[in-house]
Amino acid sequence: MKRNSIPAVTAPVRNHFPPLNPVERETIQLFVQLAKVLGQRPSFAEIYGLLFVSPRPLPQEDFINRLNLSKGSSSQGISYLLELGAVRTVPVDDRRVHYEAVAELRNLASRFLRQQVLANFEDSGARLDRIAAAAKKLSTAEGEFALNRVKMLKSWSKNARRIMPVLLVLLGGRNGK
Amino acid sequence: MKRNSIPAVTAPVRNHFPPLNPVERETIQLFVQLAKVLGQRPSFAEIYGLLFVSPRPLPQEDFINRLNLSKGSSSQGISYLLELGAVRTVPVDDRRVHYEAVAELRNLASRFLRQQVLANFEDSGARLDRIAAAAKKLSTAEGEFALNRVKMLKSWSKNARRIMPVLLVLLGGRNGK
DNA sequence: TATTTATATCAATATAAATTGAACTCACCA
DNA sequence: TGGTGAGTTCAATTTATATTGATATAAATA
Repeated sequence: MKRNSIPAVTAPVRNHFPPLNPVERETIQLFVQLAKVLGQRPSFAEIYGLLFVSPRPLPQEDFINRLNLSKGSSSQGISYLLELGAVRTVPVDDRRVHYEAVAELRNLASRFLRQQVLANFEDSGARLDRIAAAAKKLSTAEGEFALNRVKMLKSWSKNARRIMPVLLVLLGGRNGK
Repeated sequence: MKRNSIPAVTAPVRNHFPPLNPVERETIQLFVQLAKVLGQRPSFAEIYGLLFVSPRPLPQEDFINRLNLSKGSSSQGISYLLELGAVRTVPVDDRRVHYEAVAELRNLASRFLRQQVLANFEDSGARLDRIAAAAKKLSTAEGEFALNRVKMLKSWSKNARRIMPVLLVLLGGRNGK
């Protein structure tokens, strides 16, 4: 799609990177806002947002130019999103890798819960055992109270674990897409 | 409760503030870690953690001395936790206000969800409408895709709202304490 | 009423987190 | 086989967030 007769005054540009239109801007903002609640980086949310509104897969070049990100941020962001399963690669006849958003809520939520939330509960279990052990060495009154608290925390954690699968069903069951 | 015969060599100290014992230290750390996931400030989590393990209500002086917090942090922390409903005041025969942790998971979770999470969903509804309006102005192909995405986001948001009450029941129902 | 004590506020500062960009690797192909 | 473009890595920098502490206020005591 090259222009053939007009002399190239400016440097030859392979692609054109128009500024974000209102739909893109607002959608990206939506994800940035959500990311804040979930403790995710804004730049990563921007990348996901752009892919989410884009009707076709995009290479990193687009993140860099249209979102004004550095190469570094773009690369880190994409590798994080791939790892999380929020983004996938799409085969394209191009040297560059193209990406698209994984937009199934159930997938996103389950991976997020597993990787970001559940991982945290794992090692809190070990800590709870340590606390219980230490509590047994305290004076009876103080130790008893502490043991009670540990019991309470364990029940919280059990609750949280019990809820996960229910959550996923609620998110996924035929309305998830 | 003043000493009457022993000359005060050091400045008169009303209370004694021992360093945190292992149970206290670990419990506080547990809450600090959880706070990180939920996007809450470490110093506030420390205050909550100390109150959570403490068998009796504490005044701010204890946060300041035992947690090495500044007066400012202590004051901000307590007012935040009160506002959130994670802490309550307890009437004590003392000039200072004493606090205790609200330790019912159901209360904590519901207030947190309402104040921190749901509040965010509110204005995302308005944003979605703006996006839909802007999408209608785009070229048919692009706009159609965008409208589709908006529909998807709306269904996500509906799902999230639907899930809240279920979550609370699961957290609260007789195992919540 | 003056003084001491508890608590609140908020600009200044310290700390932590996100982002950048220079230096690298790797694959392709002229 | 050396030049080019795509992508990665990570120390340095920027930006954002949390914490402090000086100053203000208000309530309790003397």
